Amino acid sequence: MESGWSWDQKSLIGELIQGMELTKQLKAELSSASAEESRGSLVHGIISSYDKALSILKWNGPMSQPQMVEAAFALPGSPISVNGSLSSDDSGKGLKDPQDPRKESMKRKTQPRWTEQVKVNSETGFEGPHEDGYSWRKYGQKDILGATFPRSYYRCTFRNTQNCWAIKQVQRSDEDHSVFDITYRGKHTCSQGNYLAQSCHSPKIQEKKENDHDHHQLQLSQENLFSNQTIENIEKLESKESTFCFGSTSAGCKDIVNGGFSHLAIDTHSTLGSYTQPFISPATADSNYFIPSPCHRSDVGGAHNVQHPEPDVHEIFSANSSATKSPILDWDFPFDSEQINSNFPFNAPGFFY
DNA sequence: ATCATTTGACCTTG
DNA sequence: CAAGGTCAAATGAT
Repeated sequence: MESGWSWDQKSLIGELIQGMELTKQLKAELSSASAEESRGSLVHGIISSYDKALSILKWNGPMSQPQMVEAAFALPGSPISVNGSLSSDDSGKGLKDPQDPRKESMKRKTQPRWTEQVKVNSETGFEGPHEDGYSWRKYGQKDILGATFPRSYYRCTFRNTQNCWAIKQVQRSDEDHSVFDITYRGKHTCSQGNYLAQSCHSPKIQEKKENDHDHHQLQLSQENLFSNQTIENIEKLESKESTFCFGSTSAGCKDIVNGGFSHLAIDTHSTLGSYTQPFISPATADSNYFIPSPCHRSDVGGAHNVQHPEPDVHEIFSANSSATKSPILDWDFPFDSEQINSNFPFNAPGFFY
């Protein structure tokens, strides 16, 4: 952690800086009887920033401070309910293709892996996890010994076109059917990942993106998605309990996919109100289920933020979002060096090990 | 026609 | 050898 910071280190710094900035704002807000909403927004932003920071640390666990991170995640009362464990034993197996696949297999084995627990409130619709912002394609489902529900396997839609090897596994919990264990493996190297990373981390960047035709289109379609598709999918979900998917490009969510992305880049401002989690596809109950997209958190940094419908959900969100994003994205450092220098003394000796 | 999901077969790992 | 993971043909949706 000294020389040549990696993207995650930068992201970490960014998150911490953001947290500090938000805290400052909150401080100002508190001293000036401002709207409660504003405060809540700031608080959420702060929490999200720290969540992300922790996620980053967690993700780098083996390389940096595993114990420390582990402990942090284990703190009782911590909003982070992520199942910090790097999944026990699903080692990177499989992959048999004789030639190229071999390489791929190798890649996968060395790719980072992390697990998250996402909770969905099937009664009210979607609370908890929704899209993680990426497009996934289901490539398999398997009954797991001892598990009531089958495990679904997803890979990035852009695997072939952009050589993105991110994959995820979704397993519905036996104990709590509303909980899904999602194991991610590999970082997104596709453009989608880059896009999400940027839009989510920097409000400025996001604004910029909105001027960009392609991205703008995506955002619009995604917003629609949240309000419409969700409902449709939910109905299906209820009628077919054993199978439903989240976020991914599953059949039920296909529309989105065609746009190139599944969701995300949401301008929380206008969307939040009716913003519920989109996901659930008619297909498999345990499948795609995603976490709050990187965008949610990204908004955190901005003035407006995501408002979680219920405290309960909030916790889950925090956990998911944090864990989800960091690992997956190749975040570009969202802050201007100026900004950083002027506001945060991370250069100070001791800030980083 | 194109693309995503389903599902049985096959491969890898322990 | 069993279980988990992936492939790929069949099928479905748009």
